[in-house]
Amino acid sequence: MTFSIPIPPNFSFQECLWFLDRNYDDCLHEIRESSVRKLILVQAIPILIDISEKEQNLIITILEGNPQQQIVIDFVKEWFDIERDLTDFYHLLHQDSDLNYMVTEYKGLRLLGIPDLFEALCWSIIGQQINLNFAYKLKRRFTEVYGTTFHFQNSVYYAFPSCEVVAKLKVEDLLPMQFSNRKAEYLIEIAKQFVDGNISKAKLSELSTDEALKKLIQVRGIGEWTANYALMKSLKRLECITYGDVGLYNALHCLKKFPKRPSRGEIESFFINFKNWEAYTVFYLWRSLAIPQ
DNA sequence: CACCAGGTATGGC
DNA sequence: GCCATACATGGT
Repeated sequence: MTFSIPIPPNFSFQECLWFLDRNYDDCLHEIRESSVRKLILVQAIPILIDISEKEQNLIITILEGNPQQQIVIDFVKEWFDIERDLTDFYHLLHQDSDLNYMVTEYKGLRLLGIPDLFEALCWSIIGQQINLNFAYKLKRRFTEVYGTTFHFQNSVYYAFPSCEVVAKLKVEDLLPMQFSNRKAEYLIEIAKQFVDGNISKAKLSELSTDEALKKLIQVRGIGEWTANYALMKSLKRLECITYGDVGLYNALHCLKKFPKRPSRGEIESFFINFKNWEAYTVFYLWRSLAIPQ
């Protein structure tokens, strides 16, 4: 089964693939020569999709499963943030003498999302305060054991573990994978909050961004950085800024916006010029840190 | 052997 | 509210 999505202005499939392929060993998608494959769960049923590009269309091929077409289209649109109009963002970038190169260099790069809120929160917990290579290793070990596995044409595809599975784990289950005690506690506690229904994407969607941040930060293990990261990547709340983010600070420092690591106040004043596009600005700043291939 | 990595909780003032 | 510190572990 194959269908297509028209490619809008200011969308570059290649830029998006580039970001997904940043030299990290991400177990949740597979970059091929000119396509990306991903296992998604639709009501717990594994669906394997392949996304490529042809003549101003994204081509989606269902390699396994028989899902409703619209569900898959909606997933891809959300993952690649396809329906966003970037005109205003590029206008703002253009006005910044240190960042305006991004309009041409990264043109068409979209904020790649993590549509599953539980996965987004877990991933940001895993990534706290450790280097990204190790974080991807932890995610892979965790997913290989507790996630959904699907074999197809000599490759293995994975979907992130469900909250139901994680909520039943004990800290000791995760320690051999080299999770710290704290990370293990945090992940299990967050899973329980999802199982109990205290947190869900639907619930947070009803809240303002400030309310959603407060709600998330009440959970042990979720601080300001994690809450903003999750809302940015999962709910696409574009006004989120990952305060406390070392990567963000380094990016701003490297672009000579600040002679040393900026304070919170300096960050706030920097973002005044990117009102309503803060998350996209953060995302492009992260992009600027990536090592050129 | 230090110091850092896409932080957070905790306790002291 | 703002600061220091512990937390764990791999990479450089």
